[in-house]
Amino acid sequence: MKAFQKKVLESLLLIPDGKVTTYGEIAKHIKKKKASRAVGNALHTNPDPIKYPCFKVVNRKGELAINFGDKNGIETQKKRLIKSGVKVVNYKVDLSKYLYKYE
DNA sequence: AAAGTGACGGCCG
DNA sequence: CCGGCCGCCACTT
Repeated sequence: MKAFQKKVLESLLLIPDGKVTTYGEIAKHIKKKKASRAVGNALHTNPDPIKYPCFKVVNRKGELAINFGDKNGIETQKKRLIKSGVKVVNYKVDLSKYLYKYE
């Protein structure tokens, strides 16, 4: 696994329950604020989606990762978010309430 | 090495 | 908030 990807995955573990984060926030966290796209790639090639809560990552608009894989994937993702305490409406979350920043 | 691709973001309207 | 346009980064071809 590439070092870059590892940083991204490690960042996922820092996200508390009831919160979500964006690709951009993660990118900033690893000192590469313009690598939001690369972050998406890292999650896409996530070696273990069970261990790493990639479902807590949404884009700037608050949408879930629709291209998670198959259609059932997003449903599962939505459920897990709700179970984590994040309200999901129309496959989107309220970033003003649930966005976690790596302060 | 160069060009293409994509779980994206900021800016403008 | 949504869509269009462009710029970024890592990875693949």
